[in-house]
Amino acid sequence: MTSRPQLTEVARRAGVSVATASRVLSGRGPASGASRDAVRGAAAELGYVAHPVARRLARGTGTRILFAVRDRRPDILRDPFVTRAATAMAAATDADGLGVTVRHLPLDASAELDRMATDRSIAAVVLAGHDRALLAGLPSSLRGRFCTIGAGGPDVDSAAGVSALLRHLHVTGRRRIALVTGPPWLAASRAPLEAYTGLMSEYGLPVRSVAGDFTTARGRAATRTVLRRWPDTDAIATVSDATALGVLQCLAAAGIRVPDDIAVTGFDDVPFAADAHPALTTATHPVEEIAAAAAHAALGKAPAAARLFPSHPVLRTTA
Amino acid sequence: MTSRPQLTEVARRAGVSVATASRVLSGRGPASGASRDAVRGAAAELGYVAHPVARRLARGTGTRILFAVRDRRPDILRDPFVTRAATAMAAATDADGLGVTVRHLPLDASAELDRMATDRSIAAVVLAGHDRALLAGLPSSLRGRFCTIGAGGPDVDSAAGVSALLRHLHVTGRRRIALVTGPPWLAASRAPLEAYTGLMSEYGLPVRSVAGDFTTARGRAATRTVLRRWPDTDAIATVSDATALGVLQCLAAAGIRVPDDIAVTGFDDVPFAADAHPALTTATHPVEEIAAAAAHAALGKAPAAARLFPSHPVLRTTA
DNA sequence: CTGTTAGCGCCTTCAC
DNA sequence: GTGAAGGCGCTAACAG
Repeated sequence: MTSRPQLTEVARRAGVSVATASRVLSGRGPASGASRDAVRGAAAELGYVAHPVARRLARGTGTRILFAVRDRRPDILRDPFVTRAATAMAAATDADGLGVTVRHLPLDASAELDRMATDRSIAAVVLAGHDRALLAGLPSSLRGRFCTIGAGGPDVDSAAGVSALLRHLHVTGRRRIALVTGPPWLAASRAPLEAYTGLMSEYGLPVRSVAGDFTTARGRAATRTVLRRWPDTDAIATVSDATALGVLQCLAAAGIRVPDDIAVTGFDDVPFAADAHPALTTATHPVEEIAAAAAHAALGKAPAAARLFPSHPVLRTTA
Repeated sequence: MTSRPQLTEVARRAGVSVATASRVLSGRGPASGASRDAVRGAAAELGYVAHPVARRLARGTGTRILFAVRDRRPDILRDPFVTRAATAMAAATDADGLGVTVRHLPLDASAELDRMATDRSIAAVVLAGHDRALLAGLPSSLRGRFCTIGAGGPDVDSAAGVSALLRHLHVTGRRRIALVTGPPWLAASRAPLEAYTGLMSEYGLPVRSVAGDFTTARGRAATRTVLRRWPDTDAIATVSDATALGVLQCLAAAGIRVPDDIAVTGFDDVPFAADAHPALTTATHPVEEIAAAAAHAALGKAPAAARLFPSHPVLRTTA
């Protein structure tokens, strides 16, 4: 094959102008059925594929989607959830000729936000770890090419997921259930907590919640707190597998049997939750689908509905 | 602020032509010290930032780097190592205005290879899971914008890493050490195996190797094989943490104590290796650095030397 | 060393 | 519905 065919050749072959060919191939603007067929046919025969970079320059859109993750620590970019979501977005936008880039945002990220608003290489932004203040200060130029995970964007139905695990604990006889929550500064931490308090009150059970932060270390510390304040606790639910592993470690060190004495549940079903010992009961989430949905919504290819994706309990050994 | 300044304005302000301004700002082509200063000054005052997309279109280079991972299974794109490397590449090439995309390659990937060679949106390719046949059939147009992980590109010094762990096992009194290897179809599986056999022969110890494939399930199966064929084994080394977790599971199920009866070592130090119970002794690797090095080499920003990055033993509980 | 002049490949007003 | 022409913003030959 010679060098790649260009739009000019497709147009010539189809017997129309480049303008018409462009309209047909890009699907924007009017075109008669006849010329549409002619152009499509010519493009197919020639194996024409539009040059993604030229197209994006002309259109003024960027070439990459930015996955911005707001967190206290920069090493959030090594977090399994983040890397998995970033990779999924890359796979989901591959066909559009787009790439993905990732960036850590500090809790106060106003400066970074409008730096990204003026970066012409950025087609769209997906933001995780948002809060209200940050969304309020959103540069207007990001309007229409922006999507959050949660807070109006696609997300895990964490309330339903946590509820399902709590119900399982209740059904299996647990009556003094503690919860290690997510970090208080994270808006997404609220839903699971509310689900928990609501369900406990419905069951007539005591509320025993301790603040966590998604880390294993905090899981250990939180467990010590739980055991000290409420020694008769018979189940510890968490909202992250890392936390749950910390809980397991602390319980093991204290000689407490799992699940006999205390049941434990995680959240997210990270790659090694199944391989932990004992195997972690948790909830699994379609991270790839959520990431893809967020990317598509940010690109305006899909309605940015606040769709909640199901969280499925995975019952293994710990509960 | 008005709309973004363009090269024309910078040139006018500096009192030179756009060509000169372009040369200075892009660092390609000659320029006198005087005009260099003038252009730089003008650019700084105006807050000029070149449009990445326009630049890449004019230059004919793409806008994204492709991370292609060759493996039997498509879900290799969920592998912790892959997602971590992909994310690291994204972070490393962010400043260049590039994005990252990921793609799974089947074992026989010749077709995909030249599909990516003709994709004008791709600036460079980083390939993992290569073998000789595939590299031999490399499209020539990829020359100069291609880098492998291993096989001529940056990689973990897995021979040294495995050796260090084996030496540790030997020093701590283990004398019947088995190895669960990587998948035979993967070129990178050879170095650790050779390090193992070499060291065993040096120590005058028996060679006991079983084929693995980086999965937990295979780790369990391999352990059964080891226990059946060589019941007096006192250490099982692996070349992947997932495999090691499988080994731990099988040993626990068999009532064998770790590390008292059998010591176990992993490889890679995945996020939860430290949180496993018992905590996994393994080797840690600078995945982010390796990924960044590969990306830069593929882009021609760094010499594509076959640099080996150190593998550091992390002694925890299992050995 | 510098300026002029075409591109890079496609999109998109604007008249017809 | 269609075509002509002028961008999108920068780079790279080519003279000078």
